[in-house]
Amino acid sequence: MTDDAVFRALADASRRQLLDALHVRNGQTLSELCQGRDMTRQAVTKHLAILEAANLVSTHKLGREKLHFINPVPINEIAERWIGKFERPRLAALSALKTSLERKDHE
Amino acid sequence: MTDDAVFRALADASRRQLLDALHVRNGQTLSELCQGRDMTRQAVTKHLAILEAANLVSTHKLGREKLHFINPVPINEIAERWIGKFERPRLAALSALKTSLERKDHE
DNA sequence: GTAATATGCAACTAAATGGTTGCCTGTCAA
DNA sequence: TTGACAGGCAACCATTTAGTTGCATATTAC
Repeated sequence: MTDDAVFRALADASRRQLLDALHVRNGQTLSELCQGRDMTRQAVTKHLAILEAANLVSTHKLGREKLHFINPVPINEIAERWIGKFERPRLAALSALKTSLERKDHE
Repeated sequence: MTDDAVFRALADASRRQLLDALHVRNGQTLSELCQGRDMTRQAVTKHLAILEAANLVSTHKLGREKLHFINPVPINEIAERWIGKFERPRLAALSALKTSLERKDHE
């Protein structure tokens, strides 16, 4: 069950913040991801390793730097499954409406 | 941040299984929810308390029994926020298509 | 009333988790 | 080539977490 890794990875606020940071700007280095965070580089490294193990982040080494990229697929898969599971009929329509409105909003 | 409680609650496989069980049949008693589970009643009680604190489950006492009901709203809200955040453009259309197909399937 | 059933509460334990410090390696620039 | 910069590895620590056992309470059935 690889779901478990994703759920556990998302359970920590620091890790969700790291995903947020990558969402704002993808491909950041470790040092960049450390900036403004109230913990050591090693702690951030560990969080990123957990995100990577859950397939939520992938990395690419470039010289002495390590770039981090977000992978939205697992989040989406889980969301799909859980929305679908627990409230398919009532919320699906609402959801569709919302995204539709949001998309118009961004055009 | 009440998000945190939901994420943390969903991080545990046993708790997700309890939600599954309630999804299969809502309004189960504590004893019913214990059946087939490889842990003591007290452990299940604790898990249910965490789910309740995260507003994922609500309870209603009836005589000496305690009935448990699933609340899908927080799951949906989080899913909304995270899908939207990380992959709004690419996956939204796919998602809408899927739910649309599924709904037809269930009619 | 008494026994069985359904749940609650509290103390305790083992393991996982989030974090630290210290040191080592590899790469780039002057 | 020598220092500074980016990152890796490992040991250690404190807290949280998931689970247990033991006992108490409340409701129902006989």
